[in-house]
Amino acid sequence: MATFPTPGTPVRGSRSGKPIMALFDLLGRSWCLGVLWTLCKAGPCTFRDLQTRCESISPTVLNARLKELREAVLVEHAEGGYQATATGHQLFVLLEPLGKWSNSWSKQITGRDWRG
Amino acid sequence: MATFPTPGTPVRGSRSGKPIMALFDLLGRSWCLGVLWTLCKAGPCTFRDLQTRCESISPTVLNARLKELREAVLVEHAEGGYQATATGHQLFVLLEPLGKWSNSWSKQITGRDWRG
DNA sequence: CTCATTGCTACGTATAATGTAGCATTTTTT
DNA sequence: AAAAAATGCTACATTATACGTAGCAATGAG
Repeated sequence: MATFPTPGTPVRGSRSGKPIMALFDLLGRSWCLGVLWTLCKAGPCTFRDLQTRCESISPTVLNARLKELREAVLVEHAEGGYQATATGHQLFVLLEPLGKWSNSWSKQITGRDWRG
Repeated sequence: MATFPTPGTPVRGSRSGKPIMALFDLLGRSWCLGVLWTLCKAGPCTFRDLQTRCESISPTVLNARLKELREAVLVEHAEGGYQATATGHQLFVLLEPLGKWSNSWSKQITGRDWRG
């Protein structure tokens, strides 16, 4: 069995000084990219919404990621729930192409379309 | 002190079925993005090269990430060392804009330029 | 007042990352 | 060719993270 997450499997973080490496460290924590992606796609979410949308995330980790994302100014806690900041959306715009790309990547690795 | 990695601090992963989430799970492991980035920027590297360039990565984790990245067909082990595959470079092209963005993000958060 | 929902916190267990040591193999130096 | 240095890892103990379940205080609905 694969030791990396084929679509339908598990993951893990890092350390440095350069901005890009600091960003990678942040994004390289469990669920970080998933939470940001979800917030940008779905719009404002309550804590419970996020728990539901991210399926198996534990409240402990969700709370930790939200705190980090808030400190990183990528997410904010407004009335109506958590939402991505302008900065967070900027980042999302850069990440968005990964959505399509991941489908072809998935196909290359698994030999089939996701739900195809 | 911040609980997220301001440029010059530490990081962490996740779980799902959709390709984008699987990709996030992979990229969300410690050092994964950093290793891929390094290989694409620096070209083929030996194990030792990567250890040096990624400063504090432990050989145990480096070995694990390389194995996962190989299974994900993003990296390959050729004569001359490890290098990104065509697929890996495709992904890098999508990630590359994060380099510049991270500098402005860093400035926004820390209030100063990186080494400015 | 009661019950359901929300937003977490606590806590014990399991998994992953760190850091140092060291060994087998290949390469370099003399 | 022998000795020394560099390379590519593996082992192992320690520490840090994540998981998963339980549950509590606060808010809102009935």
